[in-house]
Amino acid sequence: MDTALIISNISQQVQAGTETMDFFVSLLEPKSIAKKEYLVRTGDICRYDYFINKGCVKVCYTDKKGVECIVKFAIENWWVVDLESFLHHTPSFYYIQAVEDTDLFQLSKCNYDLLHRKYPVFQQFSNDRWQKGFIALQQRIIQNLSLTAEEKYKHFREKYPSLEQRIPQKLTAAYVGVTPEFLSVLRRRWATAIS
Amino acid sequence: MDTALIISNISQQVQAGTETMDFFVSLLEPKSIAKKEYLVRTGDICRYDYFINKGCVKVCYTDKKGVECIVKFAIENWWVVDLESFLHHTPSFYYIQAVEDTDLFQLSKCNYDLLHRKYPVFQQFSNDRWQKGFIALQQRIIQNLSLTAEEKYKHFREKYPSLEQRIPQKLTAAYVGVTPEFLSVLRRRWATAIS
DNA sequence: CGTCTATTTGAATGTACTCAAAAGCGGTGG
DNA sequence: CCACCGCTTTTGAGTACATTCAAATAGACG
Repeated sequence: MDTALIISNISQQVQAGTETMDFFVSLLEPKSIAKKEYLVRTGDICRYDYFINKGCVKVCYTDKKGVECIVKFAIENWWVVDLESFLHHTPSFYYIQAVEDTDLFQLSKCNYDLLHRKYPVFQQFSNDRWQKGFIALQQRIIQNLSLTAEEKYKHFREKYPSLEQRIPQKLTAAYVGVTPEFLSVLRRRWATAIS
Repeated sequence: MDTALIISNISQQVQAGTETMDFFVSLLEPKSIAKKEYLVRTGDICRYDYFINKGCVKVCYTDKKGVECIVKFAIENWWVVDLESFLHHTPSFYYIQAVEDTDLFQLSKCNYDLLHRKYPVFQQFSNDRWQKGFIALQQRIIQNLSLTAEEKYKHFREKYPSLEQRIPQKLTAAYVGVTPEFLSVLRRRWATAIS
């Protein structure tokens, strides 16, 4: 599998020498999964950190009423992991499932730790990553606190440009936090408002 | 001001020698602010990382309708900062204001960077901190996506035990994301349900 | 083509909000 | 010490936004 994307992903964040990058790449395991296959199931321990090279996965949980809620999508050039499970070896609250046929690289916890010990530059990379993730999540909280469903829907389209075309509406609804029926109504309103 | 609490806070996360800790402590600036005073105003650049030794501050923003929304409270033994503003020197979206008379330590961005460069153990400390923060925020998102106002209110009481006694109900409502009127109704229902 | 799932539509319902008014409570000054 | 003022909390009526449930329609895939 082509490592160009993941190398560019790292290089955009930190300065790492060829040797360091070669070592990093040697730790990666390429993997391909079909649509609807799972990377992690609820209750599993999340043993890998994943980088999506092509395709799309969703991070979800099932709420008390049995409804699927989507915490995030990961598409090309995104990293995804259940952090809590990965760090502490605890059963995952989430499941991670492919929305499309997906090519990815996985990095085991063991290699992840090795990498961080051996090359402090990856400490820094991860630090940046969690900081950015933290900022992004904070923004999502704000949206949930003070926006209407329609506004949240618009934000979704800005955050994941063109993803809407790739996935069923049902999944958009599960991410935005509304019922599929109501999302349908919103879209109708939006359409008639334009014309 | 007593440094016992902040030293124990660091020590619980990482192993740091006496010398390291002494250096750390030497970078801290104690500060006391009265109730209603600001640490950061919207549009300011957040130039310090704050550790609350005593008292309580709130991190807020004003939404489009002019309503105050509370992103988090920081009480004794909590760190608080507007991460995005602090890291990138950008105007803060939030304001941070004292809810009670508050004693704190502040660490400037400059000293923060110095500390991280000089002692990698603080790299690790911060890494842990953002990872934990990330996990906590993810849980809050879940709550907003799939819980009713009543359930969110219960979560607030679990997350900040006894804080409810210290602050006006109005602030609880602003954190939970409901109107003060509706929180009042919830409390009435809760009370009558018990008896 | 037939089956299964996704989407649309509409009616009835529920949850939380808005607005307005009254009651409670705390601090301040006379 | 009490009276008053301002702010918080309570209460209720009317409303808006989003859900539930049910049924019809459209699309996808074998």
